Amino acid sequence: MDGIHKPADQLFENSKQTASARIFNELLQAILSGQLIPGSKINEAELAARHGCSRGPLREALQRLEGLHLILREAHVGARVVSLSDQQLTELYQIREVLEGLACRLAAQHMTERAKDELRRLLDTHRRYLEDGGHQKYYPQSGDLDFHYLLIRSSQNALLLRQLGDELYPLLQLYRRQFRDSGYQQPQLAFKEHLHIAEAIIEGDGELAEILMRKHIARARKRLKHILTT
Amino acid sequence: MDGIHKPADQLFENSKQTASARIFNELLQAILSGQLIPGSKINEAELAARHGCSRGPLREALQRLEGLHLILREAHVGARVVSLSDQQLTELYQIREVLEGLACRLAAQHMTERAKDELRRLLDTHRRYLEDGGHQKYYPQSGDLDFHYLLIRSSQNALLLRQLGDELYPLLQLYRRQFRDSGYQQPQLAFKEHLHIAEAIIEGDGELAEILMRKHIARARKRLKHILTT
DNA sequence: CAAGCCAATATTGTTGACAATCTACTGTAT
DNA sequence: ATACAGTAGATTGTCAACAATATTGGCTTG
Repeated sequence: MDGIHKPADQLFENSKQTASARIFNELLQAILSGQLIPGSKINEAELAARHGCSRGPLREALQRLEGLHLILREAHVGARVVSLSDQQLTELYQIREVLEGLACRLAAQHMTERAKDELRRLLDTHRRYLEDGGHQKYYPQSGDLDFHYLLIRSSQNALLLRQLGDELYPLLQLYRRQFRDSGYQQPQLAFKEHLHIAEAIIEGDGELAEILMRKHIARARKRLKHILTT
Repeated sequence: MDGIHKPADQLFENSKQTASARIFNELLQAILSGQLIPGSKINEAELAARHGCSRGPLREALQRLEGLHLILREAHVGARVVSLSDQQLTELYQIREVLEGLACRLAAQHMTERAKDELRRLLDTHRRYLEDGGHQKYYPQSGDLDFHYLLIRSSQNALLLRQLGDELYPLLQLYRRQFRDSGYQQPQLAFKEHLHIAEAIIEGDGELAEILMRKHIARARKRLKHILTT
């Protein structure tokens, strides 16, 4: 019979996405990539035209972005991309500190052997990264995020994964771009801390893993604060 | 001249609210009050008619509710009120535990004398509540929330206030209704724990306050788990 | 010249109609 | 009787026009 096989691109979910969902993803990327700059005003008609849909779906996408605190809206006035203060960055790190600490504690309780192997491989990759190239500045941001992400996923707490991955991390990414924070400036030290955290988790010591992760993030926060105040 | 004086209800801000914002609040209340029952399907046309607006603003309100994880939507299928599992309730308490712990630590650092007085007065009110009426079941839910809310507000962390107050607490309220958890079953014990937490905060001992709050919530979680599994 | 009002314009909020998709029902063949 | 295909109905997604509100610029007045 005809019509059984679908076009190739319809095998991927993004082809059947609604306009609202598609434009949301496009705007999200635009914000996180810096294409839409913090503080700039958003014109609904113009944006809708640029993304090839009417204002209805665009407004639904804006509503979603507002829920993620990536834009601010005021009735009858309009929306603008958030522009974040030092204070808010500190607040974000404080929350991240306790939530990722929780993730570590839970990961230590729940991590499977398979996930532990994945963790070991990831750290080996990072180690080679630091040994091979002497260019320490290129400590992989995504790789680092992979470390944190792996632990969060291993926590077996779906709500926590959503809170951190879907809500806090995009904000963090935006902050980093806005403050031109390219990531770790002492990659060897960071890697060492990662090693200790991983060790605690693999041994199943959740309380230690939580403490270490909290100190790890608190240190990054203090470093950031120091940079911002000077 | 005629028409200067507006009807009384227009003196309040909700009169100038957009239809989208108004319907969002109405739906939020409907969900939290149990008027819209968990798992039930939402019909856009019907709901819009019932709340006196068209589907546009209604859909924006639904998008916002979805961001709070109070409803689930599927493209071309529709939205339904979330129905939550024991597992998710546990996850929620785990997150609440560390976030409110953080709130206590920060509150101990930042609380003003004025806020400390407010805290003392609140606890006095609770004490009288327990002493006067022998009906210990009536430990005020809102009053308890007031205790936690006061601490969260005192943390001076706006993002934390948003995460807990706007996102986690509505979910918690929904859970409580769904599982018919009417609140503390050992109000004297809870009050005693509140006293200790408050004492640590007033003394400025953030670390102790954090530990006590975490234990306080962890205890509630374990009690809940025990009830659910029996 | 500054401050404040007023109209013209631009932008956001809302609506009802139309298109796309899913759901439920009926009829048919095995 | 059951399983399946097809169709009619219901529901969601999208659009373009209209209403309500804010912003801009010019004008008047002190």
